[in-house]
Amino acid sequence: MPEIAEVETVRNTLKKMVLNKEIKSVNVIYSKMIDSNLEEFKRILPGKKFIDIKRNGKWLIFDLGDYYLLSHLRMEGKYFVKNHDDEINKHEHVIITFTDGTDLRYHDTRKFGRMKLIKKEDLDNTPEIKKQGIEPISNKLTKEYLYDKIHSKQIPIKTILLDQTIIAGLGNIYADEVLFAAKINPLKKGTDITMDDCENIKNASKTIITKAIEYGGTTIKSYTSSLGVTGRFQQFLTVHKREGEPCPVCKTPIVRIKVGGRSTYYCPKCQK
DNA sequence: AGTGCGACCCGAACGC
DNA sequence: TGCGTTCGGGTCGCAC
Repeated sequence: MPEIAEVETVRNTLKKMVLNKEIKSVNVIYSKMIDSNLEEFKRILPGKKFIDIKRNGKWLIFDLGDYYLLSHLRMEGKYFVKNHDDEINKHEHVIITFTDGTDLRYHDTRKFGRMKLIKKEDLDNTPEIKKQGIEPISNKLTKEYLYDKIHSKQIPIKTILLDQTIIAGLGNIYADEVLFAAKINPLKKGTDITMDDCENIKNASKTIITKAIEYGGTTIKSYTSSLGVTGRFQQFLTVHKREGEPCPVCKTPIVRIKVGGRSTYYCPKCQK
């Protein structure tokens, strides 16, 4: 599942492959993927170019000059660059064809991803973007900000870390990793979180996400057939998907529980 | 408002 | 060539 580090890797890779190529046509095979007006989507894109690709939380933001194309990969969304003549895979749902004969193809086995075309001036008023919280790598992420957002909530800290309106970009993998590094039990209620906890969450988020971005993320395997980007952060995961394995600090077996319906991995000794 | 939960999807894992 | 059922996971929308 692409989280902030994975989306950043996709952004950097796509910038090398599709920037400033003129769009010739658009083929929307699965129309529910488009959250804005479909006819406008198909009409506006041809003739334009992606002049930049930005990111906000887990949202990719393709800059078309006077419009933005927003793209959320959700669980399994991927982009491929292929030749227009290549056979269309059954999981390719949106195909953007360039005048040079190549395609940018959106591939999503679960069909959970979404795209949305908006006018540039509407970005800050677009709900999906407007409600994004502060990113882990931002200097605006302080322990005071976190304490203010967290301390009155009755729900588990793990669930709070997945709330994109507080910290933007953390997903299930990095939330587990942040809580292990911060030595906080995932079930600890927001109301019991201290200012010291917030300092530890802030520091762990910055350290882990910075390193995950440096290593290209965790879950990305081969994201274009021609480029083969591989996320190399999985070697640094301490608890996530490691049920039964020894804690890297104290050797206690890692436990898997459900928190807010999500698989959650932690060390019962280090994270009291 | 805050919180909980089903729905959206379908490949993989599981049970028999 | 086994087949039917369950699970998972980011986000939204609805219920309370």
